[in-house]
Amino acid sequence: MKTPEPEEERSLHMDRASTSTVTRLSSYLRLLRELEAEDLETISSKLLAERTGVTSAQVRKDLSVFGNFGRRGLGYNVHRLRDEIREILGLHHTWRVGLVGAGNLGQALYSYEGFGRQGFPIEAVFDTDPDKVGSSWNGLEIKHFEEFTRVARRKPFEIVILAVPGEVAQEVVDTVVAEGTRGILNFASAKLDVPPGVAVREVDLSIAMESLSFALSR
Amino acid sequence: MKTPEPEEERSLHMDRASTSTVTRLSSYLRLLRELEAEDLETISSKLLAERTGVTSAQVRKDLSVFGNFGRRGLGYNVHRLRDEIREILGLHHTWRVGLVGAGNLGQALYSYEGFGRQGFPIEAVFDTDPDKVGSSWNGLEIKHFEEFTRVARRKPFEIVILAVPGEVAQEVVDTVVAEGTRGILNFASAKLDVPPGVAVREVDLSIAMESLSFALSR
DNA sequence: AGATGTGAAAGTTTTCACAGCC
DNA sequence: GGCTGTGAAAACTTTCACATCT
Repeated sequence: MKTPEPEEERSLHMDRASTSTVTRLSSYLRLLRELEAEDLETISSKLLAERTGVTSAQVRKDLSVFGNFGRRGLGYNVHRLRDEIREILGLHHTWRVGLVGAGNLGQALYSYEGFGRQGFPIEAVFDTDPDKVGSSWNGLEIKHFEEFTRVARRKPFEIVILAVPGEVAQEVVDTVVAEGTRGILNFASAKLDVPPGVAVREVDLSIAMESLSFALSR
Repeated sequence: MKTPEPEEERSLHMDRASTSTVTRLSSYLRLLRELEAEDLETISSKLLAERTGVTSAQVRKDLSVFGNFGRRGLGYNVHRLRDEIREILGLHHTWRVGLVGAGNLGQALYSYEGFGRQGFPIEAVFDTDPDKVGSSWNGLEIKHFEEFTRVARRKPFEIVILAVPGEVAQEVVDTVVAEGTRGILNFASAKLDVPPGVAVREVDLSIAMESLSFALSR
């Protein structure tokens, strides 16, 4: 007979976290950072909800998946909750991020400072275009994608940002997954096959525009 | 006594279209374009499903929201289905698109050719930074955002791509909505309030990265 | 009184499974 | 035999409403 360990309990909870819940945690976190900058001590689910555009029950359900962070009658402690969500999202860990694809979009993503500011600095850039390979962005040399394996073997890229044409996306994915990448942010317009345990998030600008077009057509 | 008009019937159907359905329609469309280039005549929901990563029942349900496009025993005609989906998504219409924000991300989005290729060419760029206003990208002069109203009054921007800092996002939205914009592609990390009838699609890169971080932490 | 945490209800989306047409 | 279109079932997500704690 085995007493359930805390870890097991927690994983049980984790399974209840849907993608939507995780997305909302990110937006709660953003708000909490603002509130902390304003030196606010506590916040209610009601206010959290209003400021992020959801219902208060939703906020409470989302948080209750991971623990009991609030105090009845009082609300949530801003600092504590910020910390808990950072922990849940794995933001204490620093992830090693590589960018594959140094075209217009890749360059844009690289020069966009958001990734670094949010704790995901791009540590290496790869491409296959001989005109690009060897040149530098901000002192970071663009490497040939053939070198990915060598570089990753020294220290794997846990996350790869994929900004290559759709036709070569799968090929790149197979290589990076073989070298230990377990998270892919996919800007390519292509369905990716990945083994279990590898997470893919799609950022598809044409789908977003077409969805707007649909809404505007009604 | 009134006979229901075709338009009414169709709107009834349309209401059943969730965001997920519309998103999937976009990915079916992408595949259909490829198949058409390969001169394939018909396709089954089964194959459509396999190649886009969903189930065949899902494909059939999604399409059945808008009509009966298939033939039992045969499948769907590739050309016809492509055309129907284009029509459903409003892609025969050309939308006038403006970009607000000429920072790193804005520049990236502008130089990314995807928008133009997919039928959403950016027709004007606005910013408030005096260092940027007046300079040109590809022969297109960056205008001061104060001019937005004047330019839009001549011909409204139906869609605005928002690539400004979160702090000013709401202010920009209020202005563009007042000038007739009904679709917003939001890259700013901020919750936007818009009146009913205005569609917003979020592209939030930090949320996407945090969601990967969460997945990798398990 | 004020606000959380949570079962139960309601709503939504996906899958099943099969009648009906080719 | 093959494949669509679709009600019904299952799965999932959100909202309600209230017991419980401060």
